[in-house]
Amino acid sequence: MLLANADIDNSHALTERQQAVLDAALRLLVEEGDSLTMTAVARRASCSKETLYKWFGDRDGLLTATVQWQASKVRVASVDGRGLDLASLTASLESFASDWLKVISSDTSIALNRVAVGHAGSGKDNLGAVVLENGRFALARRLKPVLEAGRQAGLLDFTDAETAFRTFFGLVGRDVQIRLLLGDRLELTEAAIGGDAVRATQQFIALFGAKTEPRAL
Amino acid sequence: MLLANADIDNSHALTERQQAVLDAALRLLVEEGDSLTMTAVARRASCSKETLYKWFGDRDGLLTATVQWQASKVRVASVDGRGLDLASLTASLESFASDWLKVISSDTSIALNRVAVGHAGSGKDNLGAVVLENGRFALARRLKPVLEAGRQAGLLDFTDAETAFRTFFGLVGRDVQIRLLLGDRLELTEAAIGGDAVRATQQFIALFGAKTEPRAL
DNA sequence: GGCAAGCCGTACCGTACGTTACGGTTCGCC
DNA sequence: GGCGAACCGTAACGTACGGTACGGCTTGCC
Repeated sequence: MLLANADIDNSHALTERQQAVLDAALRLLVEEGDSLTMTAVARRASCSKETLYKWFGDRDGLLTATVQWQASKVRVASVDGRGLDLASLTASLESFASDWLKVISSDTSIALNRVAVGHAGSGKDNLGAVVLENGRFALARRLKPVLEAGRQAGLLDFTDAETAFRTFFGLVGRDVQIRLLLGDRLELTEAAIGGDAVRATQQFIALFGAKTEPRAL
Repeated sequence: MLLANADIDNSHALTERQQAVLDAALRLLVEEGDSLTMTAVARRASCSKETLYKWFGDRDGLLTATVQWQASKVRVASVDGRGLDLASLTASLESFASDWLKVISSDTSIALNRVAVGHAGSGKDNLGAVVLENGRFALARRLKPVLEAGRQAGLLDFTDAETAFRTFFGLVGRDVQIRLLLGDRLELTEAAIGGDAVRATQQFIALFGAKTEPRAL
């Protein structure tokens, strides 16, 4: 499930109007990719270019603000790790997997990642870092406590949470993100995502499930 | 191991000189990303812009030719599937994993993928399809016969080779490619790649290894 | 040698777009 | 009402770059 609002408040001091402008820019970014023009943003947002430059400095500033604005909106739900048994751990992992697949297959995520990848090439700003921080690394921060709790409860067995996380990440995402970014049509229905989430979770538990009985608490 | 030459000959009717020009363009692409200019390519290749346009039509044509030229050079080694036992299967899988990690972590691959991802956004050409076809799908074509052979030999157990392949792909690549594309510094030493290849292979066999004894042939 | 083809280097053209400037309008405040 | 700040819409500026044209050089062929 996607949640508005988050621990890190990136909305800084954005007025309603500024947020509306960034939303317009975001929609345009999804539609036209990195080839959007300042004129187009101004027209779509019904504001003047002068205002865009006053608020965001330059084109890169606008792009960065747009990416951060979206990043502050989309977060993967965090899961409470207490009272954990195998069923609830499985459910949590499936939920994470499902949420993540929904995120990376969304038009918005694809557009943002494309722009960030492009800019990472000409390394003039840190859009890539922003996307990474609010995507892959945010997911890790949310998931690791769950994994640790699973280990504490004797349900999981691993030495390094980072390694375990990365395996889970791979089992869930597989080739989906790179294929979507490269323009492959990949219909991810609700049902397919659910199935993939279950499969990835089963595989993860097959690899990292504790061989012994769960520890009694 | 990376092999020059391949089943699909993409060198079409490229003269030596044309290949040299494309190599220059490729180097520039790695250095400057999608922001390379026709003038820069001409200067680097010591040729005139007129020649570039005569040979490749326009900027997109040059980019496409460059990507295809590189694609025709880099291929993942195919592996003979006969006389298969668990040790040779494991070795094959490790070899595939190691090769793939080397490819996706190379400067050239990163640059090409970045350009292709960017162009997939403004969907004017099919660079994304080219990269996908010579990357992820080429890998699948090479690996699937090995997986099938493993199943025939009673070493592996799966119903769908595509699904098995995608799991392997995920176990090997995990978050590496997206992190690199987004500009994350990720030092992949030879040793780290070797270790990851072994780990991914072990995990894959743990998931898809046949529970029964290998079938006698 | 003469000639044509291919190509290099460079100058040139047109345009798209980032950025700036400015007149006109709204709105809060005194 | 008067005033200033913020902002809209649009026009204008400068530049970078894709694409074209052209003069000169080399090379192979007769």
